[in-house]
Amino acid sequence: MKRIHQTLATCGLRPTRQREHVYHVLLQQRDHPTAEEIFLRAKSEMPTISLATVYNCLEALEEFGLVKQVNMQRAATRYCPNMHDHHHFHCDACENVFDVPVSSPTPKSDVKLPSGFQVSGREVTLRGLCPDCGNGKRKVRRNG
Amino acid sequence: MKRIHQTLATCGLRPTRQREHVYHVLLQQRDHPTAEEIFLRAKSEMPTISLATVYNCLEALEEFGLVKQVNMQRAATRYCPNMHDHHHFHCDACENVFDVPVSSPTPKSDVKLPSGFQVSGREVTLRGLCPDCGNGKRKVRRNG
DNA sequence: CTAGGTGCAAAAGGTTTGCGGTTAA
DNA sequence: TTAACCGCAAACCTTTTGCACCTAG
Repeated sequence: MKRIHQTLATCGLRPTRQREHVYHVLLQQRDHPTAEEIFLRAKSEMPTISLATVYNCLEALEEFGLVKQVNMQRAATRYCPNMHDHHHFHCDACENVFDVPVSSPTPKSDVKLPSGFQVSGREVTLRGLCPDCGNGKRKVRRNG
Repeated sequence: MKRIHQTLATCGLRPTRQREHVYHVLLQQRDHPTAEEIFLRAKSEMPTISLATVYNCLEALEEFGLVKQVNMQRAATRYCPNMHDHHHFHCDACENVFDVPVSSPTPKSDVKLPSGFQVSGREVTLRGLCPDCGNGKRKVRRNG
């Protein structure tokens, strides 16, 4: 928790209790919770925190490069504190989101961008069934 | 337009005037309009069509594999009638979305998926500046 | 001390839904 | 003929905003 405080300060982000707590909640579980889910988890240990504050904190954390947004089809934005180069896998059944490591560090070679485009970011999302849902087990709802 | 009728029928999708028109509107311009934009364009030639119907039509077209959704960060879903394997480029300035051809047909080789995952789809989105916005020209708002 | 953050409640999009009337096969 | 679709309006969900109070530096 002291580390989190340090991390925020180092980024130039004013380390408030709420921001530290929201970031802490994100680091605690390796899933990709929605703002609402983050709010509920944060609230359990900090009852006075509001949803709007969670959104504010997430926006600040994103701006300072500590979390990334993950957007799925027609679903609420999810947040990911893993800033290493990786892809995402979205299970169509349980809607959990998993990190997928990449072997080579961003092989941009497979795209033919017409000249003039300046690329600053790249996002890869895979869809399908995760091991639990593919094995015929019942659909597991995210979070808990 | 007769072709569109045929296409819908061939897919097993009941070809109604509204669906044909929505699909027609999507094919007419090579951009990636939002539902609202599609609604406005459709309305100009079919004044009685409603936004809900546009959503219904888009949902049906998507279900039958004629269009794909393209989701950007915190923005309205956009729709793309190009069903060939391709990526998307999202301009951070003007927010236009461009299709990006891929050289090799889906090189899945660069991801290390843990066993048990069944992949059914893959979506790649690049972000940055398009030629117009990168060249210092003023930001061009999408559509018109 | 003060710029910026927080909590609250209300509003603003974007999308979905319920229902009576309509239409394509 | 009839199951599916359409138009309308209202609901719904996620996210943003305005404002008074508070807090970290």
